[in-house]
Amino acid sequence: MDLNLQKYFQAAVSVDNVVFGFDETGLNVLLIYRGADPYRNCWALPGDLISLDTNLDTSAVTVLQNLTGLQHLYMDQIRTFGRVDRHPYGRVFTVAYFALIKIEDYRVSAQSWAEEAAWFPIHDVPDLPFDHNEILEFAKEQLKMKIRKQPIGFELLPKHFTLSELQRLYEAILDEEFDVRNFRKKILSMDFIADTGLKQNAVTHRPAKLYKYNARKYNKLITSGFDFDL
Amino acid sequence: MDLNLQKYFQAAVSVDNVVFGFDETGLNVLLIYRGADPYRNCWALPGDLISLDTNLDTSAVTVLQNLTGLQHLYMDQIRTFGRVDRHPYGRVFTVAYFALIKIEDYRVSAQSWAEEAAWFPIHDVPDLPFDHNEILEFAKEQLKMKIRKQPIGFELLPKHFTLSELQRLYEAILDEEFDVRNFRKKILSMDFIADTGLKQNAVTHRPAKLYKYNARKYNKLITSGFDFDL
DNA sequence: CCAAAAGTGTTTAAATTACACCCATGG
DNA sequence: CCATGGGTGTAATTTAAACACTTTTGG
Repeated sequence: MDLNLQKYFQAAVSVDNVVFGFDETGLNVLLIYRGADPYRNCWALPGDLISLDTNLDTSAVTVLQNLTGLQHLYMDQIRTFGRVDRHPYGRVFTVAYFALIKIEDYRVSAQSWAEEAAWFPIHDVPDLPFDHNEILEFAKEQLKMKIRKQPIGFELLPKHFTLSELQRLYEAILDEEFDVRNFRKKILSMDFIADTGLKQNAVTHRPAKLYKYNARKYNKLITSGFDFDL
Repeated sequence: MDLNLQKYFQAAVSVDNVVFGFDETGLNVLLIYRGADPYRNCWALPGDLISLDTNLDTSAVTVLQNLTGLQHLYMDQIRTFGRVDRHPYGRVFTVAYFALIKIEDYRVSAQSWAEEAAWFPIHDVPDLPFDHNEILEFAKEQLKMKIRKQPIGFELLPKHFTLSELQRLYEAILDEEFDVRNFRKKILSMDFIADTGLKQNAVTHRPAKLYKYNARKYNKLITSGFDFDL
């Protein structure tokens, strides 16, 4: 490598973010409606080419904020996709990231060339441009793996939540059902959530206890890892 | 994005391969001695800038073969590293891959601008250029995670192996010790290895039975996953 | 008093752990 | 016959799985 280095320095790199959110309806993913070429006028993952003077991880955050207004969230790199023909404008490698947010805590607003930004139920996502469907599938697998290893469920739930909500979250992500008693036993024994002493109100049935997560235990488990098997 | 697209298409992408091999001495990693700038004359992971007309996964294979002569091995993408200043020649994103090989089955030979290629014990790796030490650490973590989830141990052992060899491999990778009886019980119960009927010979102690792996079960477990917890 | 979801224990089976001695070979 | 690593079983504990009824609230 010497003067013909030039030929290597002709690639672009983009970031594509898979942002998961959870609400009564289940697990959702955030998409934007593209107001720019290529693939103008279709729904896609919020992603963009990245500026070459910025660290990769920082770019992921910047791109997401620029398109959807979301900020202050934790993003995790999941994989790079690099098929030659994945982008019509040239050789573009894309690095996929994922993030989990409490829908209620954030206000999503389309910005820059994103004309809209909206949540789509995870089982009702349209055909996406580029290799975004492939990226989304990969992200879903990662999420499944991750929730079995780390207590990340809280990042998707409001500050105070019921055990039923937590169970519905696990069921939505893992796409399987759990026995109520065994689920509660397991979660409580892991000891990373604590009773707040509060209860639901204005519900038409027995009000559920509200729990919060225990940051101390949470951080310990994040590093030491655990196994959620039910 | 429009005519100023040009500014995005000035990045280069490289691949860095972390190839693990196992022998009597333990777990090793393959390094090359760089005969090209930058960082000429030092040991580094076998990696290179990639040609922009080739798919990413294919490039990983090509780069490794080009530098070390290794081919026909299975490579897994692990992560992309993209700090702005990680490469002195410009903005270079590097995609790290890892591979596992049976040292005895392959002949490593330095090629192209690699002046040497050699195995280094995993606990005795020199300071490496770029962010290669960071990449290697990350790869070691991945390997630990992976060996707990998939029966990949065989990719590092000769066709026929003893249970003690397998145990030493697990111990080397996971960096912990296991009870002989429990290890054997666990491994045999998983049913992905089979007795060959053969025994070691020319050893100065009771010869050990030789086992081979069971491809049927292996493939089933690769997809369904399992848990190695001891 | 009805509907709707919350909450709660026990029994059984399976998996994991801890632990110590005899075996087969070569020198 | 000695040194070296190979090979084996059981009991105790822990963890997972299956399973059904009572409680509390609002309407």
